[in-house]
Amino acid sequence: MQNSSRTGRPRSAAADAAILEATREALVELGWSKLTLQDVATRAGVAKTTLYRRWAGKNELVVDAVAALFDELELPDRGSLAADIEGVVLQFAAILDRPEAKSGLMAVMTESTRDDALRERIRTSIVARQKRLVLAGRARATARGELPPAADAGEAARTVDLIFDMVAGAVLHRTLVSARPADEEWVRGFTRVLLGGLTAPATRPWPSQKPGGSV
Amino acid sequence: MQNSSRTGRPRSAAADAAILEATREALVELGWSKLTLQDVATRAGVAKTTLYRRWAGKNELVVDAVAALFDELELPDRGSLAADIEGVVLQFAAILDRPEAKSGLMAVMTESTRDDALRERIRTSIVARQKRLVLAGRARATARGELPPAADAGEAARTVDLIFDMVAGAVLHRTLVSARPADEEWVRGFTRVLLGGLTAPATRPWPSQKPGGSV
Amino acid sequence: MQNSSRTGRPRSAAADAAILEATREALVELGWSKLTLQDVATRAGVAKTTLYRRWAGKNELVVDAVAALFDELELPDRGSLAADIEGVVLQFAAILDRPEAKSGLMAVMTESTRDDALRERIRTSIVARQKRLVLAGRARATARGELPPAADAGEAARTVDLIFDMVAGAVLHRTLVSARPADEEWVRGFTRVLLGGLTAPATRPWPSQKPGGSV
Amino acid sequence: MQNSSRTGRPRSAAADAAILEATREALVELGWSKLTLQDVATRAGVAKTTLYRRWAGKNELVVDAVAALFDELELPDRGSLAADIEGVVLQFAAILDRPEAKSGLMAVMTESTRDDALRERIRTSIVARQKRLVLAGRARATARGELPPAADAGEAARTVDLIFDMVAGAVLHRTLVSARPADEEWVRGFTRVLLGGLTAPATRPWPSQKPGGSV
DNA sequence: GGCTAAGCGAGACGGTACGTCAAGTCTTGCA
DNA sequence: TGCAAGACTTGACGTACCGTCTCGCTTAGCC
Repeated sequence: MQNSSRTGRPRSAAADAAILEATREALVELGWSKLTLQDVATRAGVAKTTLYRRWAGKNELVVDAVAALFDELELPDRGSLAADIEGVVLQFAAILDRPEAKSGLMAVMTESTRDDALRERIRTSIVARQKRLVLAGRARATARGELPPAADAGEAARTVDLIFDMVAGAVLHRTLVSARPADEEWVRGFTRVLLGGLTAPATRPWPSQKPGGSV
Repeated sequence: MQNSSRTGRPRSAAADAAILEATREALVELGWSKLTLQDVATRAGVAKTTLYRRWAGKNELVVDAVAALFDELELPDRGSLAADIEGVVLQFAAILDRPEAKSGLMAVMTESTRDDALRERIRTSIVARQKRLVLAGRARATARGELPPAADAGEAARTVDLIFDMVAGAVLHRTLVSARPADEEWVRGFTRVLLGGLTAPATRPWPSQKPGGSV
Repeated sequence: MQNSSRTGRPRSAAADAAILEATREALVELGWSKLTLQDVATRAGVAKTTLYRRWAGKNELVVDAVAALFDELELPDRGSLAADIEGVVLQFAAILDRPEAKSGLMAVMTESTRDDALRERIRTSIVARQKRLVLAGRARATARGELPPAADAGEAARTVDLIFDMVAGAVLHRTLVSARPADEEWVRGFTRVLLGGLTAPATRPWPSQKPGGSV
Repeated sequence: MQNSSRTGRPRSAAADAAILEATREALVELGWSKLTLQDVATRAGVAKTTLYRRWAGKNELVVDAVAALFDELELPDRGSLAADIEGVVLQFAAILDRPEAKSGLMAVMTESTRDDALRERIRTSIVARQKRLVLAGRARATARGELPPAADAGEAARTVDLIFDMVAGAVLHRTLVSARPADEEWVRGFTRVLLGGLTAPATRPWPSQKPGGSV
């Protein structure tokens, strides 16, 4: 990545930022399918060639443009696991409510169903980076005694994945499919179910022993 | 709908079926973005104009083509709420695992972020029709005594919506974003959490007593 | 043509006239290239099928529609050959000045460059029928003593053809290419040259004596 | 015309020639109405878009393609006005006998009946450029004493226009409408009439005095 | 401080798909 | 059986965007 030859004119650093910003702007105004690279280039005051020199195409560009949106997610300590979850879910819902996130994220996810490289790029650029939130929340709750310590690493990883699927999936579905706001009331209900499920004694997920499948 | 004029040559009924089938076939082979209406028309043995006479465009066509896939979802009585949920979630996951469902559903959902008519079409053609499963499962579980009767109609509707968002969302995310199989193990874990949350006494969603109702 | 079987519903006679009139009307408004058979059918209050049952296509229809325009050409006796020619040339120019004649006639002539059947149809329907004017004018002038009698039939035919080419060609070119009016002044000048050439003693066309017959 | 911006990739000069040549070739093989721009593009080894970037449509393209054909007309000194006229008329007839000239020229003339811009383009690209021949022939004949000097500029212009209409019109009509060859015999007859008319003493065109309309 | 390699804006280029339109044929039901 | 209505196949239209390419110009870094 850093091997770019030393000679020649260096790439304009400002261009990158302008392009990503222009991409988000175009996503808001036009949506994914009407967004054209020429339009993005014009908005950014840049030639189309410059764009292609840095990204392979529309998909890659939009992944990068959208990824930045999720970096602002934070997990301040709100005193309880329930409050922490509610807080981050609301933040997540707020981001997903922005048109550029909706259009852009869904579109690249769609394309990724036929493009493994793109899916990997999404997972590393967006999804994996946000798992930190789940991990941080879990650690904090464990320290508080709200959750038992993980029995082993495998179970911990599976639980994190499950939680991530449930949180992100429910908010995505609520916002994009049901097209209704993931507002405070909905988030509170969701959190109760999620947290209730995670802490219900008899139904703790994946007990190491699976005696009779009595579940 | 029934107002089609009496005169003139009637539309070929066979063409509709052939077109929808060809659309699914093309989705499997090409995915959304590479699918062209000319290709669909050729596969269906039909002229492109016939396609445009019946659907406004790619989006509408794919919605209809994909909607049929979900009609095969059923909710056989497996004896317990947990087993019922696991069964239907697995069915849902199996459908979503098909390439035509993945590409097609995600794509029209993406477009629907900028097109209210399309979103409505999706909701009525696909989503609403499957809520019957949640309602049937709830009724059956209530009859079994596994769930308390709904306190009132509003709460019931909200709970149905929440469950639908959680179930469909989690499977979608697992399948499309995490790109890992929603297999039996995952489904079992998911069901435990969901069911635990729904039945956990202290965290029953939206308890009817809420003194200030300020939420 | 007259062999239509006795059984079944007879063809509407009124339809033919309505269709031809509608064709001329459409030619005026739209010109050749924008004229559609569906539009003609609609104007005539007739179904497209009816049209195709009677004409093979646009070309044939327009030939028939335009041919009628030229039937109104007449050659009243104006007292002298020059006056007769001027009169008929002005009439011809007047017809060619109508949009339907311009567009229609030129277009079918264009098509006829690649379609021998169409060219023949034009020649018999339009051109040959108007040669009567040249013949009548020649006979009248010969009777008046303005022109010498034809030496033989071959020469007469050649002269008629030449005059027809010169008259029709000059008016066509003036009207369609030069796009300037073939008005009285122009017609007078043209007639002088034509008539002067035809009667000039030393340059009488095709003098019968031509020793070597090398032509 | 010379304002083409300095930036950007310059247009391929070779493409223009290839396209015009391909257009003439396609005209020969297919005629006007069957000629498609895609076919021309393919023959020229060029994309359809390149065609549309340079010409507004079929009409404009064919005007340019056909115009070049007429540039080869010349007026070598053959010793007498009659011989000069015969020579150039034969040349003109030879060009018009080519299928691409027939189809192309007629077609654009047809379209020009409804399109003033196109007619103007034809007049400037084709017609006006060939009037040089009439002017040169007239000058040469005047120098030889075969024609009297023009009385005034207005009369000269009118005479040139008239001669052009007569020559071009007669050849056009002979070739395209009568569909018979404008061969040497026909040309000699035509030239005799034309020249006889132009030089006949009593019928010199447009004498300044118009006493009694006795013509 | 000039050389040089790369970046850059502009825009032409070969492609591909779009959505529309007209030509000409075929299939209904009514008269 | 003629006819109006209109669905059908076919194929060209003109447009838009893709991703590549060729220009001439700019700009930084190294010699």
